[in-house]
Amino acid sequence: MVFKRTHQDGDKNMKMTPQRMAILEYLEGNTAHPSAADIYKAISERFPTMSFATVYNTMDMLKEKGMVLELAIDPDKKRFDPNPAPHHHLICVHCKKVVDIHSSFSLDLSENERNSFDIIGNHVDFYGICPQCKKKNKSGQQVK
Amino acid sequence: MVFKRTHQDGDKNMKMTPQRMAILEYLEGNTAHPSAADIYKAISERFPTMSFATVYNTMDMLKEKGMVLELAIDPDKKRFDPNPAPHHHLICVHCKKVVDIHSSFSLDLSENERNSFDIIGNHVDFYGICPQCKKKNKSGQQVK
DNA sequence: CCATAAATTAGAATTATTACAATTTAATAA
DNA sequence: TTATTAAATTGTAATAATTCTAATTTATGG
Ligand SMILES: [Mn+2]
Ligand SMILES: [Mn+2]
Ligand SMILES: [Zn+2]
Ligand SMILES: [Zn+2]
Repeated sequence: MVFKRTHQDGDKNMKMTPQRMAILEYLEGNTAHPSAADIYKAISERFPTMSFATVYNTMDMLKEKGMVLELAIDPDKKRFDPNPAPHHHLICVHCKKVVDIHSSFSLDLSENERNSFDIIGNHVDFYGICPQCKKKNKSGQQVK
Repeated sequence: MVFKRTHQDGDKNMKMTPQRMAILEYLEGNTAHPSAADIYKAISERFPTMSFATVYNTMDMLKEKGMVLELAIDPDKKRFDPNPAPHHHLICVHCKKVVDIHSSFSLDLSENERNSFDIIGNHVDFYGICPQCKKKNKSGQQVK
């Protein structure tokens, strides 16, 4: 998804501030699935006055607009996905790197397995060890 | 999995305390995927002296022994699965209820999609709305 | 420019979790 | 049984992520 930096119809009552522009720019095309702290760090470098609250406020707004997803991949902190289109993830169990998987799988539940839920969607997490962590492990390093 | 309440070879240096017995008993056959707070509340009713730290300590130990899994399903808090056998989950997006799905799916990644990771496993989350929340929504209630 | 609603900010508050150090206790063996 | 002792429990402090708040600043429209 390409973020717009100018006002559109749907964006009434949404001010375009330098902080937001910086966040949008940082997120655009970003496939690293950053945490709030990642975003804050990256942007406060060039924008030292920015507050953490602004990151959370902005991400909330983007969530509500459906422009980013909040991921529950890391039990310790929320991470964001600037790509709200349906896709799956490959996650390194050591360093928590998250890589997008764009294949689609046919995942159907039987009547019985649906447990009377209305099914909305699904998501596959693949777990593994990334090439970097493989190297580190070989050389005897400990990642967490 | 059935938890043992007596010492076995692998359980050397593991004391069987009343608190642990209460936690094991609470977890046995529990399919509700409780949080630490859920466990604490349930057990401190009958065991008012118990500390939150004991819940966390015990769950850490059970994780290390592979008897429970820590789930990253709820971004706000960790939840535990007393069933460490591979299975999938159906999650209500309103109330965060988690139901086990025991079917298996063939989920293979192409060489290219593997991104040079060593793949260890996978997990499918199905999202939906549970029957209780469907009812509540109809009657105009708001669930968060 | 002016008015003003919305956004930013610093910092306080809250929540979940982890760390710590003193006390208690389960398990072992005399 | 009793003594020993390593491990577990406990209350509390510390930390980390996130949310809340109230004062200040600012983007936007007229
Ligand atoms: Mn993604
Ligand atoms: Mn389960
Ligand atoms: Zn890695
Ligand atoms: Zn529900």
